[in-house]
This record gives sequence, C-alpha cells and structure tokens, in this order.
Amino acid sequence: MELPKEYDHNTLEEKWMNTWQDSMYYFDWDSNKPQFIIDTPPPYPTGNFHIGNALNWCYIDFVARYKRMRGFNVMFPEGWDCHGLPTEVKVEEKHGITKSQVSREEFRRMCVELTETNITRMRKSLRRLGFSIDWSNEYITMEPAYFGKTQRSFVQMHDCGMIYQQNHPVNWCPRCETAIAFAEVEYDSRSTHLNYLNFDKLKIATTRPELLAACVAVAVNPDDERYGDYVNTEVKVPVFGHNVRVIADKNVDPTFGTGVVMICTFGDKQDVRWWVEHSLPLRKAIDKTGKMTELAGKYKGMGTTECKKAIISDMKESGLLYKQEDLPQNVGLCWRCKTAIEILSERQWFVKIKQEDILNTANEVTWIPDYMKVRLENWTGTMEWDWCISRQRIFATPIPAWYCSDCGKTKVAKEEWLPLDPTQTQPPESCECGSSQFRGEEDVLDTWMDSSISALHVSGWLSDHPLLLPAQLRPQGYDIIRTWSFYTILRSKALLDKRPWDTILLNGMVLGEDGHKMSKSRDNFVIPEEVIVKHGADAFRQWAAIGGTTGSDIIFLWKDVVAGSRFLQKMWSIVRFSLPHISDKPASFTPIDLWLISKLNRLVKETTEKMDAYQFDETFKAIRGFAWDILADNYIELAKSRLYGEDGEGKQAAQYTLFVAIETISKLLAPFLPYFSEEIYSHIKQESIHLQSWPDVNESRIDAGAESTGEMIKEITSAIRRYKAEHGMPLNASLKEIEIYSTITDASDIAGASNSTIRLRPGTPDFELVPREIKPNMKVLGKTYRNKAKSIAEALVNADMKLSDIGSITIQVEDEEITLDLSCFTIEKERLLKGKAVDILEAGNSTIVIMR
RNA sequence: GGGCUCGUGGUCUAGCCGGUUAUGACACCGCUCUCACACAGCGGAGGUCCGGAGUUCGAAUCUCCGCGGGCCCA
Repeated sequence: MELPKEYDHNTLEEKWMNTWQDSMYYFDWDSNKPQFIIDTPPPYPTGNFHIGNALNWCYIDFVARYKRMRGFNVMFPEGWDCHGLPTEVKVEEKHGITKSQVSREEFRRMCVELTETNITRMRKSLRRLGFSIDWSNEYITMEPAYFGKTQRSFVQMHDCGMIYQQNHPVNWCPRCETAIAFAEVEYDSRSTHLNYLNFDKLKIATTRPELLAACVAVAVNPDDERYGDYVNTEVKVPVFGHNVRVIADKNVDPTFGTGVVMICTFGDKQDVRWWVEHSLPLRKAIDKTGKMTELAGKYKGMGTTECKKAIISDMKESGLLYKQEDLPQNVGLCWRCKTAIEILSERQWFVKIKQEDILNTANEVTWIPDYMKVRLENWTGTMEWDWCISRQRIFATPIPAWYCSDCGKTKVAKEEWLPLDPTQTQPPESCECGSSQFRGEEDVLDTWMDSSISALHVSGWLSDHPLLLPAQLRPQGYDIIRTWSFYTILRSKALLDKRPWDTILLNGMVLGEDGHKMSKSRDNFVIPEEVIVKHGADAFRQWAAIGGTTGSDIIFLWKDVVAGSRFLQKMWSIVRFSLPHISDKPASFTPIDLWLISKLNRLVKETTEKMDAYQFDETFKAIRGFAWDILADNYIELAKSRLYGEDGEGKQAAQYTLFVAIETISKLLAPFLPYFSEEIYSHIKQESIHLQSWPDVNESRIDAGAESTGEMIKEITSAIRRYKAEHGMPLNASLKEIEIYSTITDASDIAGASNSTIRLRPGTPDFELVPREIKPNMKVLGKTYRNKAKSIAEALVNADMKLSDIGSITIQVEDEEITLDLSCFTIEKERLLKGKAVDILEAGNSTIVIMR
C-alpha cells in the first residue's frame, strides 16, 4: 500500500487519539518494574489549558514516554487544583450575585459545577496534545476523596504541634476580606507623599498619616545626637491625643525624613518587627474591610484613602502638616485583585516553618537546572513569620475545627471523622467543659494546603496501596518554587519525615513572539488549540522540545512550529520512499550500510544519555539531524542504485539497513511525536509503538573504521554532486569516466549515486604531490611547549615544507633547535596533474579524477 | 535595593568543566522540476560570540568591572 504524498496531521492525529486505550498508560501498583512516579502539577481549572502549561506537560510527556520505553513503571497522574478565589469571582459574575447573597452550601455547589465544566474542557485539550496521562490516577482537590486527605494532613500536623492558632499580624486583602500568605503578596512601585508633621516636641515624616490613630511609639536612631534627650520620654500624638514613648532603635535611618519615625500597628512589615522587639501595645485603626475603626474618632468608617485625604487636609489647615515631598514607594498588593494589602492582627491558623528542615530536604533533591535551588534557599532565608494557612473564603477545604459555644475552646476534628465541613456538621463528642454546643470554623484553608500534598497523594499516602514516596520527579515552572516546591518539601518532611521527590525539573516561562510574557493585553497571546488546528499536536510538541534549553525561558515562534511540520513532511517522504524497499531479513552489509548502522547506534547512545539528562532540545535535534542529513540526504541517495537494482545480497543489505533505520528512528521519535511515530510504526508492525522498548545500543556496531570509510564515500559522492552542480549539469547526468584514488574497496554505491562509471585505483595517482600549507596543531603544541607554543607555531608555518618528507620538521626557535613530529602539525597537500584533460577533486582523503 | 539568569550572523538558537573551519532553524542570494520529498535538493553570502580589563601559550567558554534584557523577591 502506498502512502499518500502528504502527511495529513489532522486526520491521523484524530484517528490515533480515538484508537488508543487509556489502559496503555496505567500505573501498575503491583509491578516488579522500577517505579517512576511523576508528581505532576495540578492546573487550576480555568477552562483553558495555557501554553505555559502545555510546555510543562510536553516535558512531562517526553519523560513519561521515554521512561516507559526504558522499562519503568511510570505514573503520569493528572490533578486539578480547584479551590480558590478566581472561581469564586467567576461564579459571582456568571450568576450575577455576591457570595453573601446565597448560602455557603449553595455558593460552593455553584463553584463545583463551574469547575466540573472547566475540567471537562481541559481534559479534551490534554488528550488532543497526545499526553500519555494515567487517567486511573486522576485527582480533584475539591472532591472528598482528596480534601479528606488535606484535612487529615491538617489534623496530623496540628496534633504534633506543627499547626497552631494565634493572634498575629497577617497580610490582609481588604477587598477579598481574607488573610493571605507572603507568597501571595505582589509588589508594585507607586508614588506617594512623604508628610512632615509637627509631632508634639518633635517633627516626624510619614507616608501614612491616616495611621496616626494606630501610632504606638516614636523611634529614633540611638546614635542620632539631635534626639538623644527625647529617648524614653513621652510625646503626645497629634489629633488623637494619646501619649506614646520615644524609643531608640538602630534600624531607624537618620537621613530619612526628619530622622524620627512613628510606629503604627501596622503600617508595614518593619512596624511588625519593632512591635515584637519592643513589646509595644496594639492599636487597631483599620478593620477587616479596610475601614477606619472607632479609634479613628471622627474618621471612623472612612476607607484608608478617604481618611488619608481628610486627615491631611485637616492637618494642613491646623498647621500640623508643614511640608510634603514626592516619594517613590513599593506597595504590597494582593496577587489576585491587585488591591493594596494591609497588615492586620487577627486570630489565624499557622504552620510552623522549620527552615533547617526545608534546606536539608532541598539538598536531598536533585535540582535541574541546579542553580534553581538557590531561589528556594534565598526564599527560605527571608521568611519572617510562619505560614498563615487560614483564609476567609468559601470555596476551599474547610478547616475541620469548632469553637465551644460555652467555654470558647477550639476543638479540632479527629482523623476518623473526616472529611467534613464544620459549618454543616457538629462534632460527635462534647467539649471538655461538657457542652455540646459548637460553632463551626468558617475559615478555610489556603489552596497550597491542598496542592502541597500532591506528591504524597500520588505516592499512595492514606490509601490501600503501599506508600511509594519519594516520587521520582517533580516537573514545574520556576515561578512557583517559593510556593509549590517550598510547601511540598515542608509538608512531606513534616508529615512523613521524607523528601517528596528524587529530582525536581524546572521549566522556563513561555514568552510571546515579541519576547515578553504572554498576555491578552499585549496581543502576543497564543493558545495551544490554535496551533494544533494549523499544524497538529506533533508540530507543537516539536516546538516545545527544540524551542530552548530545558529550564530557560522559551519564546513561542510560529516559524518553529512550521519547521516542525516540515520535518514531519520530510520524515513522511522518507518513510513513503522506504516502505516498498524495506525488509527485516538481515544480509551482509556493504561499507555504506556499516557506516549508517554505526552512526545509528551512536545516535541511540547519544539520545539515551541526553534523555537521561532531560536535554530534550539536544535529543530531538540529534534525531532530526540524523534523519534528514545522514539518512535522507546521504544514505538513501547512495543506496538507491542497490534498492532499485537487481535482487541480490547488496539489495537485501540495503533493504535491511533501511528497515533498521526507520524502525529505530520511529522509536526514538515516539516520546516526542506520539501520533506521527505511531502512524509510521503501524506500517511496519501490528503493535503500538508506545508499548515498545527504547532501542538498545549495539556497541559492537559503533565502529570508527566503518564510519571513516563511509565518510569517505559520502564525501566523494557529494564532491561529484557539487562538481555537477558547478558545471550546470543535472545531478543525474552521467559522466564519461571517473577515477578514484582511495583506500576504499567498493565504489558501487558511488557509481550508482553519481550515475557514472567508476574506476578505483590504489595508492597515489600519477600526479605530483605538492605540499601547500603547514597547519600547526595547537592542542599538542600548547600542552607541550606552553609559552613557546606561539613562536613555534609561527616558525612552523614558515618552515620549508620539503623538510616534512621524513615525517618530522626541525625548526629554530629562539636559538633552540626543536624537532616536531607529525602529531604537532598537518600538511595540506595539493595534487597537480600532469597535462591530462581531466578535472581533479579532492574529497575524503581521496583524489577524484573526472575525465572530460 | 537584593538574588538568580541571559546578552552568539537579519531573527531565534546550540556550544559555555578553555584548543571545533562557532551548531541548527527561519529569512536572504544563485542553480536544479533528479524516478520519496519544490513544505525539496545543491551551492553561496552573512558573526569584533554586548563593552572593557584580567588569568592563560590559547577565552564565546574562567575571573572582575560596566552596559542592557528577563524572572523571582525586598
């Protein structure tokens, strides 16, 4: 059966997608094979699979398919990280409500419904991209099966003292009305005013006069001579009239403003540090919604911006404010809604961070690229307080705890009660005080509490299966090192005292064609589906493989995808030509066959090493280079005359060589091009290529001798081809006669490829050998002669070339006589003809004489 | 402000534990419709490897300084 001329990616990819069975990729919990569990990132179910996710998944799939072919028991699970604000916002939009208008249950139900729709859509994208996902290991964090584990992890960590409740300053988003973790704070530079105030006896400068009501102290630098007398005295806060102490602290910058700062609870993180250090009282001037409290007197009920405006105008009027300056400022924002955060002291749940544990565990993991580990280390070193895990939201894992209505004591659930929602269920036992009236905790868990046990979940934690932690691989983007990597390491260590994975593989970000991060506003946004429709999943996957080195940012370029589809077409043509000519019956190889087989084994060796090192770009480029250059442009051209010729040993050898090459290449391509490789393999064998083994290297077939002989034949042939091109002849033109002076013993393929009669001649032709140039070998000279190497090289170039006949050259350098043997230089020779009507070509250590 | 990272022909990119004619793709210019492929083949032009200093016999590759991008953060 002849293949169609063009490779039709649309039809064939759809065909294979619908043919493949999910069970091909199931992880076998009872297998004897070595395990390879991949702790894949659970995407947020927005409904659209982003191109950055797609890159990440391509890397994962390359690894998963490769490892499977290498005999590993691979788990490529698919998780969905459902909880969080974006879905809550979408649901409010979709139903035209705010979450307070419906019951918690009803709101949660709406969120679940939207998430399910989105997951269904995204599953389709995943399938279409050809990912070998193990759907028997899918997990959905909003389902009881998963969030029950999240709750159990909470209870376990609470019971061993890793989770506690405390009044503590937290980053607070007044718009979302929730606490957020440091990892959720984003920074942006804005400009503000520095206001100079008459502050009792002192003058202070502040950017936040609206926090005057929350002022609990005034600080100066202990070495600042201007203010030494004031330290430990009291001053009266203007407008509000309460007295505060003047304290000395070396962290006050005497050159900033007036050198006097007011400490408020809380204006920024520095205030928190001072507050703790000097045991200052707490004055809450801002409430959870970002409004001023009664402490603010007449400003009560105003928003912070409004209050700031009002208080400034009042103080200007009364002369308290005497100067204003512009000041650039970095403001902390809520990463979801970009509202400026406040620091409020609230009762929250925290997870203890043990920096040592995290750093030690991070050291047990192999980081690829290794320098990415530094990011985790730096982040760990800058943590100022524990991880705040409570959120004031609805669509999230409920915190399994209650408060006794009588004594107020907190009751945390027992593991066997879980999963549950404390706002819907009462605890099955009464409080220590005897009361059985409880109020369920309404706070919910940070979504990172869900996803940071993904490694544990997929490895069989709290299941009927054996625990297989650590997983082998964690693939993820470097942008979430400080969150997902950090929290996973923390939790794995805390819950099981183990590292979560052996290796973490970081991928870069996908940039748009203009080199900037993709965003809808920049109009450089591309979605994977768009690429698939135009060029197919395999072409897209090629872009992922060769667009850049693993770990670096990668620009999405359409031309890379186009180049990918061209390679598919080229490879298709190769297979289309080969199919009628292949045979799996071995025969005795000719020199050019041996050359190809040697190169092929070298390719297998190289690609195996590179895949083991996760160097997808290099692997794929090596395969493509082999197929295009070595196989198509050279081997096939050279073997054609045998393939088209009469039956016999030579023909059979070419048929077999071609078979081996096609079969091997299709297997090497399988991890990258699942559809294409399956299609071509289906024309050779009846089984799926994705159930085959990765090719073995046959070391005995890697033969430098065979390669150099083949290289000579190749060089000679292309020299003849070039000769024809330069003389304006068609490449299939027949030349009168060609004489080749060479060490090769078989010129039949050359004859075939050049369509001419070839006469092989031994030894040196009847020409004069004239040395033309001496080329010094700096590698040898440098090592041997060090600082003299330069002058020796100069002398060599100018030496009398006839001297080299005896195999060495003696030269004078700086009054010293040095004899250099053949390892130190090479002689370029020119062959001159003795008056014959011929053209001479030099190629592959041979002389080609073409009769005119 | 700090950390990490990158800066290679027109564009993108490999090489970067020192010694290669500096890799490949796209674009460009010739020639060829050759029996798998014109989404091709063959040939060609095009690079002070960001700038400067240093280490070295020798640096795209190592060190330092500077300039310029990117990312993460304060």
